[in-house]
Amino acid sequence: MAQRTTGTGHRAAPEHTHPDDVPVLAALAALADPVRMQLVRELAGSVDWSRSCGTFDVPVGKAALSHHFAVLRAAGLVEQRDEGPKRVNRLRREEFDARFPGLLELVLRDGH
Amino acid sequence: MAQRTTGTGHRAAPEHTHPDDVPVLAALAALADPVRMQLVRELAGSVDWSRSCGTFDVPVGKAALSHHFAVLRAAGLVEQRDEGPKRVNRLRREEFDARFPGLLELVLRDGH
DNA sequence: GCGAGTGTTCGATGAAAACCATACAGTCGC
DNA sequence: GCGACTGTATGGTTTTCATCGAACACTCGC
Repeated sequence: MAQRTTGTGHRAAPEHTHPDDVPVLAALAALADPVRMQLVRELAGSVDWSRSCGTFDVPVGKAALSHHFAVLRAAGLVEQRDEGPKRVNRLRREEFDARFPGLLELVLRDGH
Repeated sequence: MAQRTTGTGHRAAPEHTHPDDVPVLAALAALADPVRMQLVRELAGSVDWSRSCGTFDVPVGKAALSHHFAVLRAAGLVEQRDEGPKRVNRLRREEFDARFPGLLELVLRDGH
């Protein structure tokens, strides 16, 4: 019946929004938060699908963290996939950059 | 003594922040608001120093409007100058663009 | 199936921010 | 100076949002 390749669970697949369907205001609002910006930055420095949600060094509990990832998904910034019990992440660099040229680079290039 | 050219009042001059001294997070937060984004857009379509604060078509009272302009000033997005009883505005296009390349254009180019 | 590990959902709390109405401070024309 | 006009400051209300604790759902190894 169903193939069982790499982590095909019947868990509720996370809802994604393509960057093309994201209003500018939503994109800015998603990035205008210290925790989420930190997540994006760490994610940018990691290989795609290499980081599960729990592996990020942010000063918030699981609940808040989960919420932040939901916001990032809705803003078209992050894609998630279930891999066994964990949910691994990927920064949608190219897609997001095509929709909002320069925005991501601006957040990443900048320490100050 | 003091020259009295074009609107030299002894009113408290508005405090400005140069875009170079603005953190990315603050810039994004300033733009991530519907009213402020509207102000920036209208301002972008007007000649420098041609618009006083009251001439913007936003659905908020004077008090809130004044506050929004203060935020825009602090984010290095707007420069203000007193001209008689009114306070006229100018979008700091080049300076802001030098600090955050592409960001302003992104907000302006985009209707959706 | 049980238990550990991972993430989501729910309800409630607290802080931040937007907003308004009012009162105040300047500027200008008379 | 008086009065109209423009914007700011103050105080208080409402809304929004980040956060937590606890309960729940799912996966996996044993």
